[in-house]
Amino acid sequence: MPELPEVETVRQGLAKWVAGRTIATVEVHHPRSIRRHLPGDAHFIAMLTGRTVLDVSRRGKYLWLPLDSGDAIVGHLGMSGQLLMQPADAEDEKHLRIRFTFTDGGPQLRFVDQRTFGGLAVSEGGAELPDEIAHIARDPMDTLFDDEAFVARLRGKHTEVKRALLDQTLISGVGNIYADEALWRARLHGARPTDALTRPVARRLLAHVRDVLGEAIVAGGTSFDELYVNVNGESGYFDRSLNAYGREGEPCHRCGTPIRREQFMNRSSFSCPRCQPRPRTR
DNA sequence: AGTCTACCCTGCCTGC
DNA sequence: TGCAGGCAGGGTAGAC
Repeated sequence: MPELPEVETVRQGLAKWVAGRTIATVEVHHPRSIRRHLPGDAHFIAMLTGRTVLDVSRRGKYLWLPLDSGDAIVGHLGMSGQLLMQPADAEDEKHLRIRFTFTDGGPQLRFVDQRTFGGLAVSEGGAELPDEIAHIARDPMDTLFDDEAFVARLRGKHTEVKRALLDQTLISGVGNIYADEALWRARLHGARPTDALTRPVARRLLAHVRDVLGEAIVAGGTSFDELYVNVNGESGYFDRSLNAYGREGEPCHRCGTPIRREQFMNRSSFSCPRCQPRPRTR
């Protein structure tokens, strides 16, 4: 469940359901789901068994669960990962990869991931901020995000603006959907060169990024299908508020021009040909 | 150093 | 009906 609003929705659900609970057992059903945990599954299990989860934190699209040991479980959902709370007697999901049970015998935490791009790992001493995600920039919902530093770094780059929005070391949490939505709101084509953006335009773009992420969090995220759900298996409803993403051929909500679809970085980009004209060739 | 392409996976949809 | 190809919201290693 990819972008920041979906991950934040999961974080809130997890915090409510697992904070304060003690892990009884850990099962790893697929090695690829802990491939970032280099010491392997036996070590993964030993580090977690008997530990108490203190909280659930997030930076960008990454989650981590600080433990009473000072370590943390670091998680990324990749393209298709889910963290679900399930009663013990619920049938195993087809793509169940990792299961946690708790000493209170209550609902289990299950990591389910069809494509296995996501995964979990134990970060030693990572309760505050795991080393594994130290390279990830703060996200724009973080109170310590530095707007002017972002604007300066963005304008200092020699790349296209959509590419920059997707660069998690510059600004984290933005993925393909919310990048397209923010660019639509800012009336910028994703291929606009970052070094040609004025400061006011860059600031406005950041404000739109923050707005669209905030609105999507309130809506519980964006779901097109059952692959993207909260910890209770429920879908968010921000898809009803999308202006660009997935709307090829449908009228722009601002000017009525049919939304266009273009290939970019091996994925689709949606924009309004009139509101977001392509820049002249660089 | 900074930027960008190729690749990692499974499942579903489309067109032949 | 079967099959090939394209597509999907992610990150990263390594090539330039």
